[in-house]
Formats: sequence, C-alpha cells, structure tokens
Amino acid sequence: MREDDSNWFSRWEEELPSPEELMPLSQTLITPDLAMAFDIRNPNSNAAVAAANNNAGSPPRCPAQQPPPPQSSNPLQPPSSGVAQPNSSDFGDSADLGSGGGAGEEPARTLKRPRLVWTPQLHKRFVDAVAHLGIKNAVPKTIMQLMSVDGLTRENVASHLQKYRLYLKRMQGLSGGGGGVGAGGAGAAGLGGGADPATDHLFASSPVPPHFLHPAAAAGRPNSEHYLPYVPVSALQQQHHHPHMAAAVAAAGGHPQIQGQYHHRQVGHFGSPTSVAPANGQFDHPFLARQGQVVHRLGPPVHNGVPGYVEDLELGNAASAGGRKVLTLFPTGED
DNA sequence: AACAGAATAT
DNA sequence: GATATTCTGT
Repeated sequence: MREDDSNWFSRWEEELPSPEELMPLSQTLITPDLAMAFDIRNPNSNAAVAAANNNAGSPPRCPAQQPPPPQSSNPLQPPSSGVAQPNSSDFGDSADLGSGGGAGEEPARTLKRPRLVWTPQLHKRFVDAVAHLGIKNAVPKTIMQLMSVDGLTRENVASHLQKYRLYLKRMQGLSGGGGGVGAGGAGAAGLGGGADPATDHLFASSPVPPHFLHPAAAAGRPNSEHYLPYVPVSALQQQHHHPHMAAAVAAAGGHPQIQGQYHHRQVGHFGSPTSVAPANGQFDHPFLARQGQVVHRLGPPVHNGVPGYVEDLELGNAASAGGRKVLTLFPTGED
C-alpha cells in the first residue's frame, strides 16, 4: 500500500539520518575507557588502533600507540558553524611502536586492520544509507560515503552489502504476509509463525524498508522505479585514508572485543546546500526537496518531542573465540 | 584505473 | 558465521 510507503517514509524524516546527525559523523569512536587505556585524549581525530599482537605468551605489554597519522587529520572543518574542536594532539606518553620500529617513518602498511564489527548502530546507518540511496544507487562507494563513518572502507561496505542482499533475498522468498519486517530487535514479536527463525540477528535489528523486499510490488504500477536518489554530500570530506581506522581495539589479554556507547552529539553542518554536488547532478527529485527543508532546519535544538522509539540494542558482542582482535567503530547513532 | 559483484578464503 | 580477500567483468 502506498500508505505504507509514505508512512515509513515519514518516519524516516524524523527518525533517521537527518543531515545534522549524519554529517557530523566523523565517528572516530573510541570508548572512553579505551581512550584512557590508551592515553588518548583526542578522540576527535584519528583513533588509534592497536593491533598486530599475535603472539602467544608474550609478556603483558601495553598496546603501543600509533603515531598520529601524519599531516592534518582533520579535513573536516565545517566552514560555517561547526562544533568541531580543534584537536590538540597531545599525547601523554607515546611509547615507541613496538612493531615496525620506524619512529618517524610510516608504519608499515602491512599491518592488517582488525576485523570490523557491524554493530546494530552501524548497521542501521548502513540501512539508512541504502534506503536513502535507493537500491539502484546503493553501491558500496556511495553507501560508504553516505554513512561517513570514519575508518569504514569500501570493502567493508561491499562485503556487508553482499550479505545484506542475500538477506533481503531470503526475506523476499519468505515474504508472505508475515513480513515481520518492522519488528524491532528484541523479540521480534510474532516470530513464532515459523517465519523467520533465521532472522539474522543483526539484520533483524533494523527495519527494512518495504521496497527492499519487493520493489516490484511497491511499484504498484510499473512506472515508478526510482526512489530516493538523495545524494551525498559530504563525501568530500572524507579524504584521509590511513592504515589505521578510527576505532578501538581491544587488547588486553583476554577479551578482545570492546564496545562502547558514548553518545556525543556533535552537530556539524551540512555542507551548503548549494555547495557540492556530485558530478552527476541527479538532484531533481521530489525528495531532495524534502531533504532541503530538513537541512534548513538544522542546528537549532529544535527538539521535537519525538520520543519514543523503543529500540533496544544489545551490546555485548559475540565473541570471537580465537585471539582475534576486533574493531568496533560506532556511529553516532543513538537510538 | 576504478569500481561493483560474486566467489572464495580466513 | 561474520568479515576479508581475491577474482572477474565492466
């Protein structure tokens, strides 16, 4: 039904990625604890990743900190208003790198990054991005840009997307009416129907826009095919690529994974509406218009009373048995 | 060359 | 099983 569309859509405007919340998203997230552990005071720019510790039985060693990435790591500096704080790179003590050993040299790029862990928050961002882009335009690079999560790579997204598509496919297959799509995480009620036991934990945690499931049906009439071409934006800002993701790594001996939830609302700004346009210029969509409006109303603490979304996420991650190190970067999301 | 997508590998 | 990496086609 069309209503559905409009409906979920509306919800979106409010619930989702309002540019304000999204853009500023240069999430360099390190859980406070972690930061402390690492003695990092500047979670704003790059995160340090520790890694490369695979040894069995080596003495307790503190994760060395990564030398700050060379050069300006803060390309994001909203011209207008921005809450970006200057980073003072101020490291208490910097130990030398245990590995590699080049002090002033670039750490070898040979180090592997820790596996990315797709937290529900991250995944949500992903879904939002995909939704906003429309399935058609949702390709890894674009999605990645829209998400603008620091440290996220195209590969990460591609891989996740691949899996996500499979998931959608499966859902379509089982569509029927039960479509327990909207079920939010916990206990998606009504699973009992034997519908989706397979409900992949992660995927099930974010609502899947209807079109995703059956674009065909949504198309009611074989005409409207495109949905929201909303194009990115800030993609421009993401210019630093470095071997180290902004993320945290667990270290310490036994529990390789870390997670934290630290919400910090950093409001940035959405590039000037007129500012950057993707070379494509696919800007003529009704949607954009909306987006535009939204953009206008940014900044001010116009706090709607919009309450209540009850979404529960579980923290706590699955564990990796082996001594794998896991990287968890999280978006600002807050749900 | 750059990227998307599927196929493998870890 | 979740991600990463490799391979292939565009």
